[in-house]
Amino acid sequence: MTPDSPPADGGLRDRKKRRTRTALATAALRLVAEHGLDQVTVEEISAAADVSSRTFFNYFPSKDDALIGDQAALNARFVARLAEVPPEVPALAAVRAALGEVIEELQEDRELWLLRMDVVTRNPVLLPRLVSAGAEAERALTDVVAARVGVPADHGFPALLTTVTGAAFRLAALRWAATAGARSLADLVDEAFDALAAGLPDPGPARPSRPSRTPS
Amino acid sequence: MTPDSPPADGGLRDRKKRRTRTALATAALRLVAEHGLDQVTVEEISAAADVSSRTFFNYFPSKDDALIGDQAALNARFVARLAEVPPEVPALAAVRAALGEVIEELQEDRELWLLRMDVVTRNPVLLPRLVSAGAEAERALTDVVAARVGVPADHGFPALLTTVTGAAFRLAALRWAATAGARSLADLVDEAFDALAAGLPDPGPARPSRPSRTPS
DNA sequence: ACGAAACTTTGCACAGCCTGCAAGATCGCC
DNA sequence: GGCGATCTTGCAGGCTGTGCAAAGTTTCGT
Repeated sequence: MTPDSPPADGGLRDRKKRRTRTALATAALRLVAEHGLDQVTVEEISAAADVSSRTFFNYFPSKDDALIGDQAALNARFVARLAEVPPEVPALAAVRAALGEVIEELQEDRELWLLRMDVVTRNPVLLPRLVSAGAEAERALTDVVAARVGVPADHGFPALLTTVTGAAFRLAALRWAATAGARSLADLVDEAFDALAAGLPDPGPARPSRPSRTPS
Repeated sequence: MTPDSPPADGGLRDRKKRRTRTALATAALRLVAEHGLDQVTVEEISAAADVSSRTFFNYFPSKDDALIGDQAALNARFVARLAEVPPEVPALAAVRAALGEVIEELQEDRELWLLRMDVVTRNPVLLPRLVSAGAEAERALTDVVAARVGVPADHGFPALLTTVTGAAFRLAALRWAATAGARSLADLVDEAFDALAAGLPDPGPARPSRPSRTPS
């Protein structure tokens, strides 16, 4: 009678796996946030999640990977969104649009990501692993961009666009965490992309649109 | 007391140290280029340089550091050059100008750097360690830029400029090595910075300034 | 419900990276 | 030659990460 339970998603086994995975990830973030990356061992993280340290490495290939989250999946979804943007939109604007949906995903786990970015800020070794975590993801991205603007794959533009926008987005995310989310991530990303689209001109000390309050 | 320098340069001891250092670095590059990063141990590198593996770690804090060269020193010289550029030059152009002198330094060890970039390309784990190797150097750079354009240190522009130009330069260096130096590094850097200054517009299949040979 | 099959967890052994410490070798200088 | 500073080396040890096989758990067919 019992509705033949679909094993793929609702299965007990998968729920357990997901629970341990998040338990390990959150324990890692919490401990590293408190004590620093070098002061936390895999054994301590595993103990906090009630599994053996060997099991830790069944879930994450390295200590770092437990901290940064699944950048590859995020990147894959980003590529998919990018492919959906109408092809007549210029590449830079298309990337910004596709990022908009990634930003929404981050907002859904706001606290987690703020903590994560805080950990990364205080342990800069992790910084390079954010956005474009691997050469593979990076190349998939450049391929999509190359196809979009219609240039050969060995042209410099696609690679330049992806690496530069990746850097800009990562920086925006760090600034977002630095202010504990006071300014919205979307705002900070917009600001960075506006500067990029404008050719990175010097910002005047006095802003034209709104005068600063610097005395005389 | 003797304020006159310890024989910093001509002494036998310093010559020996320099020789060991370059022996370790070149042995590391040669071995890793041939067998791959994971297939080469510190012990093998040390043996190739005729020192103990313990001595290796007296020269380099990690295996990676023997491969990437002294990015910190390079970065420091870059900051110095940047400070010498007249302050009325816009920041992006100033960075490009200062990079010109860095490029000349790389040209002086052309073969070494080509090999190094080749190794980095084939072992992408090393990629993040090029340019802006540390948070410290990065911050020194942003401080100089902030002072140059006259904005507070927490403004987003200086950090954005340094991280973006760093990414662009790194990419240019990789492309340089990918073609074994067929196109000059200066050319590739110019191309990237032109695109940045123009706001990263889509490169049309037909170029406006110089008509391409595409028919019709 | 029972048991086989598939999967997960765990312990163990082991290679490799990296660090602190102390002894010994080498170099600079008088 | 001899003293002090510096460099090299071996040793012990902790941590990361991997392969393997035993033990435990879930799934599925009958």
